[in-house]
Amino acid sequence: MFCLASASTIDRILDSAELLFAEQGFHSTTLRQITQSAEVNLAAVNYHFGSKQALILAVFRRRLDALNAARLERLDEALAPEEPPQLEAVLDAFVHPALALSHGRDAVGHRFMRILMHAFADRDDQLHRALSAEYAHVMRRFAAAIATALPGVEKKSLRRQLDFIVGALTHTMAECSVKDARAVANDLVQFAAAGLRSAVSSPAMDGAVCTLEMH
Amino acid sequence: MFCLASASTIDRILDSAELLFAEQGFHSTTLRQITQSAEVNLAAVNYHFGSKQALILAVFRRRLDALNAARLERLDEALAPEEPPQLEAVLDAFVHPALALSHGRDAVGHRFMRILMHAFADRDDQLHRALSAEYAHVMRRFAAAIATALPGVEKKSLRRQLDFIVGALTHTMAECSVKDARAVANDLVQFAAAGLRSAVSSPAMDGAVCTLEMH
DNA sequence: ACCCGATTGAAACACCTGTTTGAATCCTAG
DNA sequence: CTAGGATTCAAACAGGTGTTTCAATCGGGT
Repeated sequence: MFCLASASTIDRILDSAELLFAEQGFHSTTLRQITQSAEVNLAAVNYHFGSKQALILAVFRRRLDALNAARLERLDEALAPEEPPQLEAVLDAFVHPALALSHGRDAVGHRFMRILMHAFADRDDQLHRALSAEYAHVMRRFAAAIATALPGVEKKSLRRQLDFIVGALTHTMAECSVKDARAVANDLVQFAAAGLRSAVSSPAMDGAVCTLEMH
Repeated sequence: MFCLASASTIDRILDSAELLFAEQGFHSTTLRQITQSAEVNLAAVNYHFGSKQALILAVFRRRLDALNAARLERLDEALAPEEPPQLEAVLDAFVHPALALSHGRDAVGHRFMRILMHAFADRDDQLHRALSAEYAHVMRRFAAAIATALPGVEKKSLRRQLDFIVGALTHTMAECSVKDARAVANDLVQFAAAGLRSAVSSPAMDGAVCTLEMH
């Protein structure tokens, strides 16, 4: 049967791996660093997870599932009271759950944003599949919510602007100090809301938004 | 004296390294992959650059210098005619030179954005020093230019929003297909301009921009 | 023509990587 | 209490890493 006493070993490995992956990336982090930091035997990783790649996916999924579940939950809250929802409330539902991962005194949210950044940068196919499999559904729901909050926005343009928000979120949350994280999230919501509104207020300008073109 | 015939070897190494670094990151790319792709001997890297780390910095600086020089040049053009400058023109000067790196048919700009992404994600101290040493000056100049184009914006808030723009730029330009790059840049300029303007239009709201707070 | 520094080449270096093995230990179900 | 599967442990494995070495080759200056 499953012995829950061993969960201690598994969790120690996951925690240590998460910390080291966030700081050094996946490839630069060795199993010996992880097992030493977790105070478990080197073979424990391959015994409990099968391979280093499987450990990476496990570390990744543990937080991403929780993050996206929290996002959808807050999105439902934002969508419930009014129709159409307020744009800032929708963006809040996307941005702020990244902070909520940090329960207690440790900055799990901050760490996971660093890991997300590594995942985006790496060209690891398995990781990208896991990422988009989990993200695609969430992105679609948020795109739909924004589309109702902001009628008239183009689909392709909206998708692109969501990428702007994801990029800005991961970049700044991974870099900023932990105590600034909430202020960063608040600023980003305002920034993104204004950016999104600007696309719908000036219709029929697609592809020629700037007066300056390159030589 | 310097024999220019050897520049062929050095450039072949730099080109191959740049391509592989962009695709796989720094640590995952081996010297044997690089030298095999460049069709030079394995020892050539350590002979011409001293170490793999020095090669990484060389690949990095070659483009970053050109990128930031092009940015400052375009910024001067935007600042010359009018005082205060138009906000979109300033943002254009920051965003569009990333595309201009791609001369000819190959997408150097796109590749370098991927490398930038890896550099941001990695916690390589030397790389970060090189990055901020080169970027700090440029960022200061753009922050000043935006401040004159948008009087009343707070310094701390502006710095944060510049990080949003950098994050959105690297994330989307590294991910998007090459032919979409220009459209992405145009959209980003509009998006960022609106975001920046929103911070100054509603003063005295710092730290409480969202009505929704976490639990 | 020769010589000598600059460059290339093939091989080896010492070290580190993820993974596997098989015995020792733990822990619980019967 | 004991049998047996789950878990830990130390050690080794095969392969890959960046780097070094030293002989071979190149190429221009006196």
